[in-house]
Amino acid sequence: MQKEKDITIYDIAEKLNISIATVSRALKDDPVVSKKTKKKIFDMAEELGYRSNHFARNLRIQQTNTIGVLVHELNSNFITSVLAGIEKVTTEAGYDIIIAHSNESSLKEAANAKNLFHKRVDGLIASLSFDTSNLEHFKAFFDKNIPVIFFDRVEQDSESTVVVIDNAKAGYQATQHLIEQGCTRIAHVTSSLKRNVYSQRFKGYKDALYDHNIPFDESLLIINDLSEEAGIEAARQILKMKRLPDGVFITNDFVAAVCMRTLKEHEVNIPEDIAIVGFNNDAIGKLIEPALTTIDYPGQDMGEIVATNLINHLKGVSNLRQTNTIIVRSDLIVRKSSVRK
Amino acid sequence: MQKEKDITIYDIAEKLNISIATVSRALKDDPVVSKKTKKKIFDMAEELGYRSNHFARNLRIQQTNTIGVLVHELNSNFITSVLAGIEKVTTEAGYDIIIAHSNESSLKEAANAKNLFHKRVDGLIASLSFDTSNLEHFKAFFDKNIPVIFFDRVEQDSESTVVVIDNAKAGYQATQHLIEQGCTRIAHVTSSLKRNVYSQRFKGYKDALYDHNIPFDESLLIINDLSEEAGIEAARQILKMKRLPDGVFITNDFVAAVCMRTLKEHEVNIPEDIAIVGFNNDAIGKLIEPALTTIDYPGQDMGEIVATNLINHLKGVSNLRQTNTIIVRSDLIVRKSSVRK
DNA sequence: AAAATTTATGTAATCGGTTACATTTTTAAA
DNA sequence: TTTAAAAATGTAACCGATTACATAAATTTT
Repeated sequence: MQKEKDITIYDIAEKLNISIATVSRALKDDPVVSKKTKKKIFDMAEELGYRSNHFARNLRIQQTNTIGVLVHELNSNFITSVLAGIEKVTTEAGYDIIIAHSNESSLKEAANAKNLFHKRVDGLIASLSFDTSNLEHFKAFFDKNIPVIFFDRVEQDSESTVVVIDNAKAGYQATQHLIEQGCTRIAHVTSSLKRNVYSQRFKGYKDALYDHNIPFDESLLIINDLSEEAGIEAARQILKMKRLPDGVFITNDFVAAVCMRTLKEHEVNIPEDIAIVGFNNDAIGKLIEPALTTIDYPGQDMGEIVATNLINHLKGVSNLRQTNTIIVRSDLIVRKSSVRK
Repeated sequence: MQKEKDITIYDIAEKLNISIATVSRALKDDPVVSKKTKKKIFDMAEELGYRSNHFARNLRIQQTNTIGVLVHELNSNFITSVLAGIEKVTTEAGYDIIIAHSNESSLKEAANAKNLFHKRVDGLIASLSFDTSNLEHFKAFFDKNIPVIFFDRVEQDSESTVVVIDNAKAGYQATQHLIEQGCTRIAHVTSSLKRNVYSQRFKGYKDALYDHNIPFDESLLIINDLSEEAGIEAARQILKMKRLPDGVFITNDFVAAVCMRTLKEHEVNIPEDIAIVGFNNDAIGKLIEPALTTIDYPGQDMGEIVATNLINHLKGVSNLRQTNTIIVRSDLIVRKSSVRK
């Protein structure tokens, strides 16, 4: 119940009959302290079970050595890879990270941003939630000159540095691949076009159609959230079309998987009747049948890039203001769901 | 580059020509401050863009109002549901949480524990990583009387409160279900039996066999980590058996899915040749073919229960020492992968 | 109107570190 | 041996809040 009193540098100093200044220096391994005294101090610290007080320290030095990471979800391969990348770089650089997730709610995102701000992170890494439409809730960071880098889900016109893949190109590739497989009526299942990733992929889709002389047909565009129901509903919409499409480009593997299952339940052959391409390269893609063609992009690399840039900026090595957009590679992974003989 | 100086209560006090004590009280909405002064102070705080300094506050009151959450992974439905449950309860109670994940490495787990300890969380919620074999790295918490609750992945003989499902019962149910489907040679794919969840499920498996007069056959027990390769390897082992099993109980949906895919690639019919039951009710189960029979357990509830217990303890409402094990319900969800006509 | 209460505000110590500057001790140079 | 320089340690202010206790102002009671 009762928390025991903590050991402080005062306790160590007293026991050893030296000043707290020396203790403080020794614990930071300051070369100015003699090896002999240092040893005594370390030993005593160990013996008493001393732990330094972050709060006192941060209060004094006005720096937390902590980076906030704000993501829109946690349960995807992509995000966990990104986190792994960020962690790798930040731990090496001696920074802590605090992970917060908004669960695709911009309200929660705002609350988290506020919280991280109050926790005084030195910098912020963020991927916007589904329905975030402005950067209002990051204003506090901007005002105080706390660096913020966005990745993947970003605001188009942001002043901040962003790390993304070339979503338009990826969308183009996916669509072109379907066209190369002989598809001429290609549906596109995606989400809010206000979000950069979806609008860019959509642009790529349209560009590919255009370049191959296929007119864009609005009725083949299906927009929804990324839930299971959405996948089912998308399949229903497809099935209701007067003329069935022969290809579908879906901007999310999970939705693609759900959609595919529903289509199959209705006797649609994949890829013969309808070829399907997803997006993200989630684990699921290799397990469903037929295996899902998708766009892969390296989460871990992305995380490392984001973190490295932020930390370099914090250390004054580089200036974020100079780099504005960093593009990470992405690749089309062809599997059975889209390959027609 | 340069972080601007922060506004403190001193700035507000100076501007308003009142004492910092009054400002401090007003900002906490202390009823002792007159409404008039309070308004002035709030307005000025707003105007100057004041934000309270957590570090100064925590240093002074020796309390962080923060709970650490240490999980073994992030990308599973189960864990994210648990987190959602924990978050719901903690935010309501005015606590912050810090999420750390060990990525199934007990080394990282120890590092995270240390970090959370230094961040002075008021309490800790943890699910052990795969290869954690002792609670040594939580000693600091125990010593300082900081409450720790474990959930799901726990140490059997721990003194701490644990929140789990009845893994033995679930294992029994899963196995019994296979037996009821007519299986008599049931393989069991699982992971390190040192980890409570797996040893308990194994116990349930053996008990079910015993109760139905099926002798336990050691050669039908396959133990591995929970990777994709493990799933493939498990399938290979099964295929190599002199007599094919007619049922498999796999303690992880992902591994089950991989295993199933590999079996199917080798012309094994599921469930006719081999019936399969997984564990966890991950999203994947409903998408693969045939859909996977599995054990479902309510992550969100579990999270809420864990958090509620911890917070009640912190608030002194209840004492954790009294409750030692809390069992959460779990259910068998029957899908096609195990149903034989 | 004076005294007694009640209400509002102020003073100053405290939390546990960091660090500029001062002082003491040790070592090297004259 | 004395002096100068270098190395080690100490003193005290500071970071920004909280709060026990003291004091002042407003209100009520006699």
